[in-house]
Amino acid sequence: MSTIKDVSKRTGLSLATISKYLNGGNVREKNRRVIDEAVEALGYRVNRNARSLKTNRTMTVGVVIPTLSIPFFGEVLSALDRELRAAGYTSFVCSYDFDRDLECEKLRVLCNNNVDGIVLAAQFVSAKELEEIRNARGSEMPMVLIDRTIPGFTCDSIVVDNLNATYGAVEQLIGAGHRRISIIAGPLGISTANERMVGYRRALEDYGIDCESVPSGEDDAGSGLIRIGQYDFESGYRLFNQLMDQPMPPTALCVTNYDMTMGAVTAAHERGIVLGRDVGFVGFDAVDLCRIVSPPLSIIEQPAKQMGQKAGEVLLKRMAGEELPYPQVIRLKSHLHNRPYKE
Amino acid sequence: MSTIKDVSKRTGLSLATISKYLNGGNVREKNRRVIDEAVEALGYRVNRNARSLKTNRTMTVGVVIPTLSIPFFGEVLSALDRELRAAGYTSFVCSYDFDRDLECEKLRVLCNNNVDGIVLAAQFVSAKELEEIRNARGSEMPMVLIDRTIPGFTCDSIVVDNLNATYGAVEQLIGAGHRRISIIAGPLGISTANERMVGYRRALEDYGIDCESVPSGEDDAGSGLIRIGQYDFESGYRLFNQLMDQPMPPTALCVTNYDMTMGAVTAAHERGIVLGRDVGFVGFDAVDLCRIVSPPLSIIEQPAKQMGQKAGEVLLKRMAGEELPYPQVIRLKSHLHNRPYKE
DNA sequence: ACCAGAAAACAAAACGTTTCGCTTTTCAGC
DNA sequence: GCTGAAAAGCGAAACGTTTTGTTTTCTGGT
Repeated sequence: MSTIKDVSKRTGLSLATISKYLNGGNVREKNRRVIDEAVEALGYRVNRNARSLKTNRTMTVGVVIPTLSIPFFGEVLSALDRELRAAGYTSFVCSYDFDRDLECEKLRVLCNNNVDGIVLAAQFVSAKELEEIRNARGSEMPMVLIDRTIPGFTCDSIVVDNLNATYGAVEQLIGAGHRRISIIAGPLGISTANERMVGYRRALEDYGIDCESVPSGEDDAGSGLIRIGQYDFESGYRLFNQLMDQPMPPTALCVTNYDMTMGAVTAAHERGIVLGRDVGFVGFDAVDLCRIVSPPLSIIEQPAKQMGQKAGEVLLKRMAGEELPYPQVIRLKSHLHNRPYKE
Repeated sequence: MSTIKDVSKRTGLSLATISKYLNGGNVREKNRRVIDEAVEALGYRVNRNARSLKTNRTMTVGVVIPTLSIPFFGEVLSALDRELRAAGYTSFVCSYDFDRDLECEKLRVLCNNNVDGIVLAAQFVSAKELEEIRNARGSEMPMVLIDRTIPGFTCDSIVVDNLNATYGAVEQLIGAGHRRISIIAGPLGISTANERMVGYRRALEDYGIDCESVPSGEDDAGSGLIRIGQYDFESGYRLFNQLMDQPMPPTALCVTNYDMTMGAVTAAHERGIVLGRDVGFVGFDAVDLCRIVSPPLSIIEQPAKQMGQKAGEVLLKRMAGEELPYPQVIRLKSHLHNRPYKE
């Protein structure tokens, strides 16, 4: 592999001059040509490790997410990468596969690899661990949390207004005349799941509808209208059936993430229940499916692109050392696609 | 940020000794304690840039895929990362979002960042470009292609036996008595899509069933039994309807990727067609859905985990400089979950 | 033709490691 | 308490850049 020294030798110019030119500095026209020629001939490519060692910057952002199998994150990261790229940064993605230890490990590896910033969709990591990781490098590593916040950890974050999302969904179901409204929620330890649950309960309260208490465990046990699943297909499928098998099944239902929505829709099809007609329904995230299904279903769409873009914006400013109020917590509005049933 | 020099000063030991110990060498017991203490107290963390600069290794593998929104790749990469991690490597993922230029750019950035190896699910990049990128670093960068091969580019690759996958599917449909069998294929420029199409045609040929010619364009135009979609939900949905709207619709259908399978299933539901009963059906990849749907559908499952694992194995061997026959082309068998319709 | 000032080129040091070739220390066995 | 081999420790050079402060070259106005 040829280095800047080789270019120097071949051109007879000094290291400093080559380096300056390569970084956008000015050189005499004839030298410019000579350097270009040498770079081309030698196939010279900058060694980013060496550069980073000197400059303490990698122009690289690390992204850590719980899994690569959720399309929602794919959309977020696509927008994030676009935003960062426009400023000359590249993003690298790591998944921790819902593994508590791996989550920390990936974060540490990224820090050691000297990324200039981190975007994190956290799940298990504690405020304390995160604090330590963020400061491991001496100065504070720029970091933006997406989708989920961590209690006790002060950090820029981009989240969805989950509370109002489910609030609006339930409100709409109430408006359509429903009173026995169910929710299939996610694990309450995840901030998004919790907020969605709160939105559901608050809507019922505000409209004076009796709302039973939340089951204590993270389990889906318990009867009544509230079910807590694991945010996966299976949960949606099983809990939908469970709800409908009750003596007094709900007349409407709100399902709070993509996979569980898919599960519930599948179960409904299977039982011959026409969602939207037989049972009021609002799903989450499965926008394509719900639009195209017949009849089309109401659905809450999360602003994935916007989330990625905002995360990029905030992180770029932090990395540039811009003075911003700290922390930035940006709450994005989700969009309820309301599709009332028509004959 | 404290460096190895700080540790050296604090302990009174030389740089060389500290370095040796930190890399697994032996030191006297009392020095061991002293170093450990200093590392802890100073919060020392190795600077991987500096290390990589010296050693020419980053213990890092770059993964480049067309999008982060396909769960299939998520599964592949999860297994890949596990395999690599066991050998001390970490993987970083980049998506090029189906963008031709970005595909090259991401590859180049990775090479410049001195990853030790690359795993690539290629789409647009040409053999020539890839050849240049692979050799940019002087020696040949270890590289493994997954899911898709590139004509004219010699490289280790892990692919699925797509031909036999659709061959088997069609064979099964024939066995069930079908003669008018359709396929919804993907863009024939993608090697997987092409192979799946060939399997379909060969099965028909082998069983002496008349098979019309493939439409010339990459378009879904054309009548008859063969349709070419874009590998997305919309294509599956639209082409299914198109097929069924014909005067002589097929009696059976093979759909050749996840998104299009979802689209076709949705369209069928919508038309009141019960797949498996009214129309013979084999889908692709949507294992969960097809298992749980009623009646359950036959589906081809790609060995995602195995693909990731094999890719890891091969790449590790190459990076370790092991002498293997070149190139390694590993064809994994897909699995046909056959679920004949029962009353 | 000269000079000042600007622009370009330069030499050398530094970034934080690893490693090579030596020197010193340790310790087992007599 | 020696001896010699093995183990541990050491100093310095090197990896490929950027950067700082200095020197050289160019430019144009008189």
